[in-house]
Amino acid sequence: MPPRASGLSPRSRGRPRSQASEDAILDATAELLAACGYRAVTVDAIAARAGASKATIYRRWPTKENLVIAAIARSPVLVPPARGDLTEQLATTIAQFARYMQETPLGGVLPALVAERTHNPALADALASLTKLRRQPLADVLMAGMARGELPAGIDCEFAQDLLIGPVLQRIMVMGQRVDRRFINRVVRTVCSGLRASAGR
Amino acid sequence: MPPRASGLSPRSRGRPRSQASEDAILDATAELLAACGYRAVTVDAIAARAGASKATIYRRWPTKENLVIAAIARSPVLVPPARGDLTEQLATTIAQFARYMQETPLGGVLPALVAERTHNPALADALASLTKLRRQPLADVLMAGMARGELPAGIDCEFAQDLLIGPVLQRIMVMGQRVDRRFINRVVRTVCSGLRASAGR
Amino acid sequence: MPPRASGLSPRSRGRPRSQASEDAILDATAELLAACGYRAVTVDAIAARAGASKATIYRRWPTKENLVIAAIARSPVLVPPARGDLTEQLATTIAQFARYMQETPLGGVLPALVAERTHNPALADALASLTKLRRQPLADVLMAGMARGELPAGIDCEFAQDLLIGPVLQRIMVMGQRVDRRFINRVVRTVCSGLRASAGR
Amino acid sequence: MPPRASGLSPRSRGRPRSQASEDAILDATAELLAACGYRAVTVDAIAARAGASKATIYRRWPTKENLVIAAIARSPVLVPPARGDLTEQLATTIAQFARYMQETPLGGVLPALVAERTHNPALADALASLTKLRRQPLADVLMAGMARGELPAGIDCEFAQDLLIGPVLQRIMVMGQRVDRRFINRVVRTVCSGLRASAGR
DNA sequence: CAGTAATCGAGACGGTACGTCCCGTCTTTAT
DNA sequence: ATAAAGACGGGACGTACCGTCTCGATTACTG
Repeated sequence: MPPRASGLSPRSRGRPRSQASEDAILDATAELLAACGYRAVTVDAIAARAGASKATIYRRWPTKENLVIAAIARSPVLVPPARGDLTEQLATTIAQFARYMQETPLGGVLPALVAERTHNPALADALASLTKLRRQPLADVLMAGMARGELPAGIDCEFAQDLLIGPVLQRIMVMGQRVDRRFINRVVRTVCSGLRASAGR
Repeated sequence: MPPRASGLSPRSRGRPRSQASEDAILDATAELLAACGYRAVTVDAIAARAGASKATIYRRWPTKENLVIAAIARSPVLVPPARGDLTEQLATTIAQFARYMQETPLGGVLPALVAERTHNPALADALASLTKLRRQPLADVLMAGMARGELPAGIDCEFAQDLLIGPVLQRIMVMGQRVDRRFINRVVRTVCSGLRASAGR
Repeated sequence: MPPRASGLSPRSRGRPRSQASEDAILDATAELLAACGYRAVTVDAIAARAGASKATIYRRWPTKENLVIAAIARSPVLVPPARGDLTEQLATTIAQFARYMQETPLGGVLPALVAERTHNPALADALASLTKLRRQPLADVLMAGMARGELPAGIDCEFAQDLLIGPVLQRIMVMGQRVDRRFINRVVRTVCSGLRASAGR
Repeated sequence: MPPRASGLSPRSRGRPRSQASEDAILDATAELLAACGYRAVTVDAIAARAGASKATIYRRWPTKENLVIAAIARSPVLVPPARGDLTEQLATTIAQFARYMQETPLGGVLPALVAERTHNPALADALASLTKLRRQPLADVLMAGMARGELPAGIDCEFAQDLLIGPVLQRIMVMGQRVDRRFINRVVRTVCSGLRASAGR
């Protein structure tokens, strides 16, 4: 994430960085990611496609990993549906997430970033904030459901998210299988049943 | 997995491949994997440690990825406990799995392999069989539980495994957090409740 | 021979190639050539000694052979003596050439390059221009001798050079024997006699 | 040169070496040499073409170089013509040699062997005896010429051979040019003139 | 309006891993 | 003991990518 002059800062001297270059680089990264996958993408190729130089890239992001994170972080966040009961809202939100994992570069990129994280703490932070952003809509739906009484009040929201997303990610990432709406519906139904039953634990 | 002469095959001519070399290579791979992580491991280093030549390695496995898969495929399978009720057996099995993911090279390697799979179908097969092997003990415990009546009879076993393993993998791999026995117990309890409640669905 | 911007060319964009690297690489090549001989020289060793990377080497010369040619092409040309009669000047020039063949890497490298030429036309050109440069001083001495009347006017200069150098090279390269000043003197005397006698042919 | 059981030796025990294999190997070597040149020829390729195994090759010749020498050593020696005066006999003999250098593998192989000799003394001996064999017919013609009085009696025969062969080899090997009968005639005439003139030296 | 400083595209640089190739040796079974 | 087949250790080759650096050319702010 490039530090940019905030409103009141003295506006650093010299030629300002080009927003156009930055956009072109991020676009090129996302496109090549979708086309070739993480490992096959080359910083040189990104530079060539963006019409930028490698110096311009590395001035903004310290490594290829960080560039990739920035590129996928630009994709739109999930929009939780306003209508329907809890089960339906959850299923719809998760389906959006699943589609996103299966039809955009993210699906191929996420494991690569996860693999790198072990040896790259800085990347871990960036990845964490990205993940948190992705999970937020699901949390919102859960909170609303609790407020409406569709779930017991004491539910651990993080735990519930793990229960809901984990199986889907397991199918898509680890097993490499496609996930359809039926599978998602079953997950949501079973997990909600379990959460309600274990409430008074 | 190098094809080896089956019992009745005519024993292909020429000097047979050395089992000792193969073992040394796989051992060296596993050790270096544990010590350095996937990305930092070098084929040259593996060859040096194994006292083998690179040609001997590449004769058996076409790429570094395949070699790594073969190395981790040798690790012992999970041993489901014979005692305890369903909940306890499941939790113990999953805890073994979690420990394995968190304290052996597998944790660092799996995402890298998953990331490669998209662009490498041959690797996908190897990974699938590996995954299946890892999941088997959990399936056994579930079947036994159903036989004892601790779970309704009609449960989809694959689905149940996804529900149980998914949240754990989500925590470890995607979130990069450690998983303790308490978390596993909660997952098992909630999922089992859900499965029982949704049985007649 | 890397193509370099000529005086009026628009100065190609990007970072220019480092002359310092180029010199270091050629120096290292010549030194290692002298120390180990052609076959034992390694591109990695050259890179290490020059403090350069292999990419920097291969950017300039497509193969090890071409690099070696460039390295030996830098050695100083023969300096024909200003004094003495034709016979003495020829003998001195040839003795310089013989010493050069016997005491520098060239002696070991030339046959290797000659051997490669058959299957490598690009190398043939480089070798031809190198050879021509080496023979020039001898041609100069012969022309001067003809001008002074020490040789008949109609002598074919290329032919005379072959007669003079051929026997020396035959001894050094093919027979692997050392050549001393006495042998050279005999060659020069005999060939000059023959050229004078066959003049009116 | 493989040690072979002499007539009266006790005929070493075990299966005798196959002469057919040896011939096939030498034929394959010569053919591949002609087709690809020395450097591009592989011992594996020779073995495959000869239907032999590498062990069979290395049991007979210690290195690739020695094998190559053995292969080219089988080619027929030059046959000096019985008729004609000295000049014509020399020219014919040299023309045979030139044709041999230009139209058989020898031309491409000789420089490679010469290049190797520096770092391989054992090869030097083999090469020397080969060279001597090639030069013998020329020596015979010279001796006969001296006996007939066409050359002065005191001529150094080795020296004369260097003068005659050197220029031809220079043209063919070093310059990479073709040599025709006219060139050879000029060399012979000029050298003979020179030898006669310098006789009383 | 001239000076200064950071930016830009281009591409060379050191380093390092990859996967291929070849040599000469060794280990099988078959003859 | 030798044969064919082919695996073995060793080591060089040439390629590719990363992240850094050096050019000349822009492009804004500053004095």
